[in-house]
Amino acid sequence: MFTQAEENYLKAIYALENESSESISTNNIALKMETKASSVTDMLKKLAAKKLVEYKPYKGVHLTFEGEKVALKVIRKHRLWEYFLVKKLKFSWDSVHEIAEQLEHIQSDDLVNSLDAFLGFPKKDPHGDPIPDKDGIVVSNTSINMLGMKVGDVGVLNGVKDSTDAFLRYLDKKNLALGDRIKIIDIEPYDNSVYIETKTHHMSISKHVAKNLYLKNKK
Amino acid sequence: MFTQAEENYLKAIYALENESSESISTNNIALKMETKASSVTDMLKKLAAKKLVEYKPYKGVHLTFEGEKVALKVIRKHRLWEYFLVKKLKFSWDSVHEIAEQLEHIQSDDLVNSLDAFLGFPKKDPHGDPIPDKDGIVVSNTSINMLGMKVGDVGVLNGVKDSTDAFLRYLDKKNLALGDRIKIIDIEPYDNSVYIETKTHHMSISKHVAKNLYLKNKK
DNA sequence: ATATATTTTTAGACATATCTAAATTTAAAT
DNA sequence: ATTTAAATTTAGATATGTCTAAAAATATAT
Ligand SMILES: [Mn+2]
Ligand SMILES: [Mn+2]
Ligand SMILES: [Mn+2]
Ligand SMILES: [Mn+2]
Repeated sequence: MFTQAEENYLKAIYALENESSESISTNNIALKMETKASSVTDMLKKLAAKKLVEYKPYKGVHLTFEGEKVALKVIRKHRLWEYFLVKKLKFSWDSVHEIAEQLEHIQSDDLVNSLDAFLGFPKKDPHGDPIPDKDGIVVSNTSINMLGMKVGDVGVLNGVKDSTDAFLRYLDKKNLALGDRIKIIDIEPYDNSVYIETKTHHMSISKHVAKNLYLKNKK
Repeated sequence: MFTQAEENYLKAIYALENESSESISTNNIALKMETKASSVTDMLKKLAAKKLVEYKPYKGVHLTFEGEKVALKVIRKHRLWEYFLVKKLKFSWDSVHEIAEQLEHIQSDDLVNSLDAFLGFPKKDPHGDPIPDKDGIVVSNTSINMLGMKVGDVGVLNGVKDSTDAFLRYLDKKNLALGDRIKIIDIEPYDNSVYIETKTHHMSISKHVAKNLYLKNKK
């Protein structure tokens, strides 16, 4: 249906639209995709011709309903495969992204839906990101950022903003995993670092790290 | 490492080398790949430059050791994914080939080997074809063709020569499946059709169909 | 042995996707 | 309001993979 390149652009534009509500610029996309602005322009024209994006030269771009549908399908596949790799093939959560980048382009509705059923219709991928369902419906994340929490608050770690291998391995090293119950013991005003308590230990979390952690409030 | 196109050519050449011991011609490949001879020539030059095939213009081509290694890796992936689709995702054996054609190009040794372990190191794919192991070692098929059997012989159906959807669906319709014990009751001299007995019924098999069935001799 | 047919290769074109460098448009600064 | 800077687009090139049509090589027939 669509080429891998087209799918990757749609996915990137979708991500950009969801992380900032401003109009998406050629440079935004080039940066995210590690490519050149001129390449982006070429592709935007192609996607616009296929009615997947609305594109006004010099004025930025946004997904059409159709484009968003395609992006969500790719994201669904990406996250289902990541779940498969971690839960069935015992991959670590920091090693699945690259492989899912390939698997997300396999074209077969039957395959995706059978895989979904085989996995038991999971709601979230190994990084806490929601998995769009068959119809492209994705639950909006109600989690809150650790930076927004107050001393005494309790939550369950259920998502990460940064999904790079480096950050995920840092969490592994610190023995922090999705599902962990975390209590905010203290917030250091000097550097905004957060001192937390888990079931097994205490630790200090830098502001930079706290910014990349999402928790579900426990009351 | 290699492009999908390169891998598909190597796989096709491997298959041709195994179904006839003659030198593989440009036209042979074009026919098998449903492409044009000129396209094949272009690709053969590319593969020869990469030392994956030995190619003498006008004189045909054959795989180098390196080229065979790549082909076997692709075939290993193809058959493991087919096994996965049938055994885990409950696909029918006539519907997996097309999807496996895509999945066989996913690049990750970790993935293939983990999948292999997850599946319990299967020896044969859903069509009875042997699955090359981690090191590219593939057991040669000791099965015999139904056409070579005599009246009174007994065997277990364990492979098909023709793996097209049409043939596989024909076998389903006739209630013939891999693993079935089959006894040769009679061979009709007029049209070489074979009258067989299975655990549950009797039936007549045309010469054309018999040619596409492999059995493991039971004594 | 020469003519004819078949196979294979080459030449040139096209589609996709990417890049560099130059031109253009828009935004920011003086 | 010009000038300068930044962002974006265009022009032209390259790489991959495919095709059609023409040329060249090989095989077959008379
Ligand atoms: Mn990912
Ligand atoms: Mn993920
Ligand atoms: Mn197959
Ligand atoms: Mn098969």
